[in-house]
Amino acid sequence: MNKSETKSKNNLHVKFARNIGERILLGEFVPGSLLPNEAAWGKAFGASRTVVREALKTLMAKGLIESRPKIGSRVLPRTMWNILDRDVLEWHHAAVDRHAFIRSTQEVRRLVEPGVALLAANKRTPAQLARLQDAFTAMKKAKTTPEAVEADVEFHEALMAAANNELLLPFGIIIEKALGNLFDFTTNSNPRPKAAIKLHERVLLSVIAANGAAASKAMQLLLNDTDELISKPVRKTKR
Amino acid sequence: MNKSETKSKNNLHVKFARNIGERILLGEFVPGSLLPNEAAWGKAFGASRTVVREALKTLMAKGLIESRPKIGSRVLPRTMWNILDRDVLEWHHAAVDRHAFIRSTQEVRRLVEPGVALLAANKRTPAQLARLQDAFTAMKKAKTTPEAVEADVEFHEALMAAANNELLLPFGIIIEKALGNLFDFTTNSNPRPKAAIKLHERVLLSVIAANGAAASKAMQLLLNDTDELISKPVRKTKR
DNA sequence: CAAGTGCTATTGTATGACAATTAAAAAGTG
DNA sequence: CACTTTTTAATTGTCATACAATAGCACTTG
Repeated sequence: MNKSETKSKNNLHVKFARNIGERILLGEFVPGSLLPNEAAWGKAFGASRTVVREALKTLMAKGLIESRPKIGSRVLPRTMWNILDRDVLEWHHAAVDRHAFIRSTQEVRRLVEPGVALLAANKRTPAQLARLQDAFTAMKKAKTTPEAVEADVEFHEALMAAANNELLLPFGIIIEKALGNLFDFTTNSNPRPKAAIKLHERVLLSVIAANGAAASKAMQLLLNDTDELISKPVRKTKR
Repeated sequence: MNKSETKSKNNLHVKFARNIGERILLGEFVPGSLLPNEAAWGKAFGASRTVVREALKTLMAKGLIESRPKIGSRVLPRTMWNILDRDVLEWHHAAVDRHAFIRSTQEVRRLVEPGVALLAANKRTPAQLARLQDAFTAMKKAKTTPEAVEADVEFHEALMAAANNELLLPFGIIIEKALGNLFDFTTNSNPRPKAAIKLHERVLLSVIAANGAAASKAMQLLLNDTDELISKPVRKTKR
């Protein structure tokens, strides 16, 4: 996402974790089955067992696999997977149908974001309010698509932070992915028309007014708008 | 949670990851600060750099730290933390005030579970319905607290599975922790009085009837009941 | 046939070496 | 002196090798 993030981590264990992780998400290795052993991976990648082990530790930490001596590494059931992990979601994204994925994210947003808006309206601190204001200003000023996406994501994350419940933060990832996908479908330089800005403003004003019910309602309207955008016939993206 | 889980993983890198992870969650190492370097950890633990690195990889995978050559390992801002990760939540739990934590989990449940119940009512498959039924039966039959907790968790996880949105699954962990905490406060052998069973039944029946609105409403009532349980004066647990 | 007993494949841990990265210090330059 | 370039050094990244611990499986034995 960030400018200098394009190269991303090029460490071997990171690449291997991504490689194996994507293949698990794609279903090449199904839950319950055994992965090749560490030595085999090392040979396949032309790398040492050390880095392979570090890659596998990463996958273990994300709940994708478990390892035991004499047995090997086994893919865990999907319920164990940390799907809200940034990397896992990335790999998942590469694996599933694009539209189904967008629908899923939108469904989750509908569950969570109105409530988040309500909490934010009731509990936000002045500093959190300022951050939300700044994000909104940035949205209005955005000229290019990346700028618009960044500001939009920031708006929703600021709102989430203002809800003052740390357990909600992992959702930021979903919003990030959801909005990123959304704007992949648009080409015009500023993909946020006046109507969308207005909808965001309504959320902002409700939060400023500490009116939880209004904030929740405003967020629902905003999501309705997004749904419409999604349901429109869209071009396939390149990449 | 499981019976044979008491010993848990006793691998060195797992223990070290837990040790360092807990200390980060406790605030001994604050976001932005540098951890001791790998050699120092090795000396401190009396172990090889290999296992220390594997422990750090685990923490990296959970978004707690990042490492760079010549710099060391730096604690990431809390927004990067994978708080919905099973381990991180465990460490977090050890770090924060018990009551505040319960309130947070309950807040999240209020956001998510009514919506989950609605989705489940609309989208459940017969197999998913059967699982939910079984969980309910187990709840009624439960005689001891652990049995009751297990069945209760299973009920809510079955419901979540029935919503058919994989992005919701990580919430199971919150529910697990929330209910576990809840029953820590009770001593009687069967801590689910008839009223609570009735409330679960109402959710179940609404889901069976494919009545989303009713399911959502029933879940809200169930959560109200839980809130009451929480607000009652409680004993401090031992441990 | 049943219960234990050793075999062996696989992960877990240790050690030591060198490569790659990069912040910070040192040296050069106008 | 200010500013750029080069060098240094601390730290993580990768490699190779060896041995320990675990646990499924075949085999032995009563």
